[in-house]
Amino acid sequence: MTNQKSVSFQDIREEVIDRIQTRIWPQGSLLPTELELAAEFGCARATVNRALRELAEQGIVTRKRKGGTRVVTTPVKHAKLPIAVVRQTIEDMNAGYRYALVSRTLIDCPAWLQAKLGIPEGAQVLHLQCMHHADNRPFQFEERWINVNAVPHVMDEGFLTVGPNEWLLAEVPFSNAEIAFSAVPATGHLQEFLSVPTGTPLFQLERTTWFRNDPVTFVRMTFHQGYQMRTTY
Amino acid sequence: MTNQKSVSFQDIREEVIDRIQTRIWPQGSLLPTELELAAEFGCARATVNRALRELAEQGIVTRKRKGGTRVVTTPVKHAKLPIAVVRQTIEDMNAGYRYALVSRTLIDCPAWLQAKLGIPEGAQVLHLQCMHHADNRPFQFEERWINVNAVPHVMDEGFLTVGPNEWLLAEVPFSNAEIAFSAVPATGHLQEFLSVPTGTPLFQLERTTWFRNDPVTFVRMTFHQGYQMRTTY
DNA sequence: AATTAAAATATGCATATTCATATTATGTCG
DNA sequence: CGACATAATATGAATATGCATATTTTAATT
Repeated sequence: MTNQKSVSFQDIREEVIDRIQTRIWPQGSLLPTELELAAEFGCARATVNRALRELAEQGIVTRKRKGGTRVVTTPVKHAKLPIAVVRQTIEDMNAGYRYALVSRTLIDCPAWLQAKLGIPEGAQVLHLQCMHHADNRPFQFEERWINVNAVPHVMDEGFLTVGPNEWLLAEVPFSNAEIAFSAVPATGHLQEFLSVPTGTPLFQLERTTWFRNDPVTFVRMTFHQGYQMRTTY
Repeated sequence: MTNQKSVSFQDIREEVIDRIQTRIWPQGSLLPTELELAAEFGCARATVNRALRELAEQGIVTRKRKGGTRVVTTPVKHAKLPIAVVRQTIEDMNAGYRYALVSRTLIDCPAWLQAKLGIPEGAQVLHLQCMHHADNRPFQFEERWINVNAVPHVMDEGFLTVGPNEWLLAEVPFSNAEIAFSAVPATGHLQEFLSVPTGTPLFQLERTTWFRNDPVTFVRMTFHQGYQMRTTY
């Protein structure tokens, strides 16, 4: 009795990558059809389909109905950046997390933010400034504006013990967002709270968040000197 | 004759997201089983499976055999950053691309790089410095070290007209890499080639690349002042 | 030769079925 | 009551099959 082990979609995925890397299927070339590959590997077409579909999602091949599957010529790889709550980022480093509220003010929405969020004139936003510490050393300065019309109970929350990031995550689950990374000089509050000299280059993440097409919040997170955001791909 | 349209996995995915957002299934709660959902939506279990699997890949739910599917409490969303070749990034902005080689030297691998790449002592690396311009304005300064043992024909290439990034992409298809983003001050070559004052904060991307477990190259790409890397998620 | 219509085809997706596997729940025995 | 073996079960995955859909290829027509 031979213990015939079936071919998994992972096997096929690996084999396809291997054939691309070893130039059996050079860049720009057309792969065999799903049916041909299924016959070769001795599996169902659906199994080949899943393997190729995942490779297409990774941007390694492109697929077109009737056109077939092709190795892409100029790959655009997608780096997957896991964006967690600051608390978790810090705890994952085995460091102690500490949160502190700096300021909390209800203001008329400034023009630049009004344009960015696309909210009506005269709207009010809750402006927050907070600090996140790792082992009592400054880790991230957070400046945030929340559209009070989009988040009903936000004015009931003092944000004294829980950060707005975590609070919003629980209140507004699975929103969608737009992110921008950049390098900025330390000025004003930043240099104070992150305790660095004026002009020190700092890594900054800006994010605009929507919930069901309603703009919810804009946040500017500035990290301590020397912070690196890392990932593999 | 009623044209009975079948339920797609996208429909189910959307519906599940909706039920999470509307708190029908609050964070941390257990979803019905695939079988129950299939019965409710009037589709096959495989269709529900695909919908839930994709949501799990997005980090919206967690799944465990026998344990069932659960809405995650502290979502870690993954921002997908498309990392293309500089030329393409610039051309996508409808700007004119220009490449210039600054230096090209074969050197003994410095100790820090040896450690980073994990290559044997006394190995030689090709050190390259290049500039990428958009509409004749400095866009990116690229400093790169290539493991000559891992890339056979690299010494035959002068890199006078084609950048090392594009050359390597064609030569070493679909490698895997490790990326780090950070903010650095403009010093030395950087301030000269990007024409900014000393200490100007600059956005930097460092990447180490392997091909089939062999270290191939380490690159440090520093962008012009004010550059932002953007994405949605 | 150019245009248009029809046939062929590769991928995309849904279904029904089966087996595998991890984990939980249950029950037995000391 | 607790430890351990056993059964139950939800997801994971592969197969065979059928239909849908976007394109390309081919044929027909002007």
